Amino acid sequence: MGRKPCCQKVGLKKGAWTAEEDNKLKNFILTNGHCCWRALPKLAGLLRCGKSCRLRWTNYLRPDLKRGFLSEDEEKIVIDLHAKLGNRWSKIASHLPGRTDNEIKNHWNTHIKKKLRNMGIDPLVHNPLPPTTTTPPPLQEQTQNPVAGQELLSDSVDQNKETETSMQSTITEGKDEDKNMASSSLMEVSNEFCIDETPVILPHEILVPSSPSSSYILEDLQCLT
DNA sequence: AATCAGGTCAACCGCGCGTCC
DNA sequence: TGGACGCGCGGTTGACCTGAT
Repeated sequence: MGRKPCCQKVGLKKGAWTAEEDNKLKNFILTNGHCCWRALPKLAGLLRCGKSCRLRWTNYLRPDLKRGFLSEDEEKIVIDLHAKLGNRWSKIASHLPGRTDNEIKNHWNTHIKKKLRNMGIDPLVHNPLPPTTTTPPPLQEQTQNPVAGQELLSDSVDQNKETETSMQSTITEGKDEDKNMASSSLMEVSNEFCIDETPVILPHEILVPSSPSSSYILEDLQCLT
């Protein structure tokens, strides 16, 4: 059918934002709120499309944003939630106040994935990786079929029931996810979660008390039901 | 000091979903 | 009921940074 572009591409700026643009956007939203992203750039006097403004605001300018490394607790929450929710970065981000989906996605792709692999965990399905005597088969369709991996996990599921049931039992969302027991394997190996491999977080870098995990998770999981 | 490779992250793009008419 | 529209999401890109050679 041919979708209309989200904005008139002609005459609109792209690329990195300048400090001036940041100020305009920030000031406008702080004083007027963002009623309608599509109309906002014009009202704020910006040559950007609404989408770009929304992204800039949510990922960078929002006053409640935290910057810098994710703490170890935050990382654990991310890993745990990823095991349950998959690549739903916005959902995951909603459990980490001050963090954005983009930030978490980036952090996952650049840090956590690598860390999990080093720990012998497949970051896609949170299964233990097969012994790497040869190069792993190309993707093994794991991405496409997480359930296949889940079935392999039935043993470890039982081992972790006590830990898991409180959270897992509340998940009833969606076809695949409610069956997603991949997190069980995560739990199984997460006892070995190697602190040594995580960046050292200095006390002044920790901006939030480190115990939001379970309550947030439970809240959201209840929302999912 | 220069070059290269790999890593990081802000921003863009396209699609799907929900809402409205 | 179905098309148009706006928003949000996830994947991808590309510029910049940093460390190795």
